[in-house]
Amino acid sequence: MTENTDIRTAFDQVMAEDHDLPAKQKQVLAASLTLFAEQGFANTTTKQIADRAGVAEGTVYRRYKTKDELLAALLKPMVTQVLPRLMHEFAQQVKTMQHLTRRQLLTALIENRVAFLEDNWQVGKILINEMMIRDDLRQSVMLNAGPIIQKTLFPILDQLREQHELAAIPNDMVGQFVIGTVLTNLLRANLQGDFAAFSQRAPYLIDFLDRGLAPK
Amino acid sequence: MTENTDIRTAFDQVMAEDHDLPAKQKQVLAASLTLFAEQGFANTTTKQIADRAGVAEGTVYRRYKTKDELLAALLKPMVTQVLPRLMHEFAQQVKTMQHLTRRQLLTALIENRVAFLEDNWQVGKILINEMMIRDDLRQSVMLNAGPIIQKTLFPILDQLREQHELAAIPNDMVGQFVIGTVLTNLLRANLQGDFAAFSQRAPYLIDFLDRGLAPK
DNA sequence: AGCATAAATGAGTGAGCACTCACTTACATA
DNA sequence: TATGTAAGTGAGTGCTCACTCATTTATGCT
Repeated sequence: MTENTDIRTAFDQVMAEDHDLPAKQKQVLAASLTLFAEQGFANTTTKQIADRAGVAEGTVYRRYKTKDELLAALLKPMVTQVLPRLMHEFAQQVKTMQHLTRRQLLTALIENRVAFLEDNWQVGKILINEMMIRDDLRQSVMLNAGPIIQKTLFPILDQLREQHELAAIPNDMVGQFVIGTVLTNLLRANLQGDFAAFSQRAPYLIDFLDRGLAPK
Repeated sequence: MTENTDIRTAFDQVMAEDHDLPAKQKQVLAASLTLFAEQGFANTTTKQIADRAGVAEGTVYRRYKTKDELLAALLKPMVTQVLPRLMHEFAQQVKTMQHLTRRQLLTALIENRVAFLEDNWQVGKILINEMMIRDDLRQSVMLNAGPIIQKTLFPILDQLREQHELAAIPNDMVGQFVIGTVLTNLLRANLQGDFAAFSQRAPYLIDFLDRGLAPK
């Protein structure tokens, strides 16, 4: 089954779903994504986007009327479609397993989703940066991502805890620890410019989380 | 002894050490710090800084010839003076303890340094944001912070491991886990705009790290 | 007080930015 | 092939921004 490929390219698929979007518009989106991630949104000019996309500056404004709309077009599908879909598929996958162990869950989470995270790290980087600054974006992400995590991940955690596989830590803290550990690893790989290191360290992450979340 | 106060205001002290710096220049620095943290460096205008500092725009340029120099003036002491000093004092404090336990170390680290982190979170925020974008800053931080952590924290970790208090995890990974867990907590508190939550969650952090780093 | 030096001012300036629009090109349908 | 529609173009526009500088104000010294 090619489910992993499905997830890996979830973002591309969502983007591709817009069949009416001409090729040059997709190039604009792709160029924006790269440049925003490289230099930050505020430091990127529309001229740079046009040049990188191999397109005239007017083309940048054809579909998206402002630079902010361009940013929204990149971030919104990530938050409202890709992430929910990713979490849902993960939950489905996990539910098929009987007597799930902590380690199994963590391995599935980290090793299966790592590819996705690496692929979409550019969007993630932009998202983190802009969330620090824009109140509206921060709230929209919190209102979207929060409930999704609660509905997909928390029941799994409850189940694990019933099976005495998980410590008596509040669900939100478990989420914070897992996400934080993975995110920090990604961040370090990014700062070092060494993405191979990210995968290499995965076993350590699993081990650390496995012990940290074990019941007494 | 008021050592904690010492640390808490380390940054202010470093700033205050510049006796030749006129009052209005300090106001400029303070205003820049707040605005850069709130809105990001690129989104802050020199006019905004001048207004917030209660100063004419020309005054902003009196000591620091460019906006970039202003940023450097804020970040450099943090990286080259405050952080090293903080780590050194921490190492000294820890070395006085006999047969240090993992939990003692983590508690000292998290509870004693939390106040400092909260106070200097503004600088931290700016630092994280700008490191994502500026190659030069990223390298300078890595070249400064890396060796400091290695020289102060790693010997302590080695000692702990000899006493069978620490798992056989590479020192850099231990550092990543600890820093990452604390940083993520800080980040979450910031995104939620609730800094009280940061301290409240400290016991969970200590518990989680304590178990995650325990030897088998 | 008188002088010298540093600090502070704010109107002004040029560069670069996001965005526009009159126009050209490509494409679909009959 | 003719025609309507959408896509694409790039020189142009007005505005905001970082930065300057001639001038004024504060400070310290004798």
